[in-house]
Amino acid sequence: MSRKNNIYPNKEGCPVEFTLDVIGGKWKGILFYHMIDGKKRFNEFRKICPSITQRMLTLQLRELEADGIVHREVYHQVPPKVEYSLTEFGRTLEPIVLQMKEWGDANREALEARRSNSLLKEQQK
Amino acid sequence: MSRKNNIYPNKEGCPVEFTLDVIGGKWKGILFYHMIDGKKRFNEFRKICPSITQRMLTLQLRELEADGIVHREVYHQVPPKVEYSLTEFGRTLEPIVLQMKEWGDANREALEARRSNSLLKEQQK
DNA sequence: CTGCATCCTGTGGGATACTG
DNA sequence: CAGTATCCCACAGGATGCAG
Repeated sequence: MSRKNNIYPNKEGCPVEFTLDVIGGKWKGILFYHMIDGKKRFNEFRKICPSITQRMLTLQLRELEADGIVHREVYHQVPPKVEYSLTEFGRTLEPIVLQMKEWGDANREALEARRSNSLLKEQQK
Repeated sequence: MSRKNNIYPNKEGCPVEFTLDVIGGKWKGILFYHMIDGKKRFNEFRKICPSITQRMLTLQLRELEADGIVHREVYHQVPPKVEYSLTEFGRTLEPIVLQMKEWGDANREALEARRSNSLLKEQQK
């Protein structure tokens, strides 16, 4: 997902992979989703997903920012305050993310059952 | 992306992340996309994306199969022949993948320009 | 509060060789 | 043709500490 050392990724030029490179990062989906209904602050994200580390939160937000998906508004005050919001460009991804949410809602339960099932089979060997 | 050692991933239960876990693997998008217009054989995939290794191709296809997204049809003959196709369940992801393709087509050029631009700035420091 | 720097570990994933 | 099996290491990503 990092691309610094990967100036010409996706040699085959697959547009699907390209989109996934933008939004498919480990936490980008959930971060994006929670910005749909408005700007969020750094620690709000931490509350939403407690298992993300500070480091990863920063990194993922910075990648989204570098791709022009999110806007980072810094308030120079004490204590500092930073707000993240979707850019107009980022909004063009909104329908895709919303569809992913719907699909996830509709299918997670069934799929998790299937997964733990195949796990059982593996362990029975 | 691997889930074997991760029975309860996505503790926060974010459906977006869940969908990404299913289709967001490094090669799953492109593999899925090329199955939309019909079944594909192992080596067809290798021609489509020459930079994927056999190992990764196998692993990614197996995960898609384990999630019930693709069907794996084995013909017991010499030489062997295996065909991969989308299941009915897998087809429910089709609109999402197609949208990702469209978005990628529409925005890749601009985004790659932006990326190499920020790379230049970094190097000038 | 919102980060960045550093260190360290686990593992994703490449290269290569072998097989039904 | 369509895979396994091994080896191996770069890098993703966690933990911790410091800073504006």
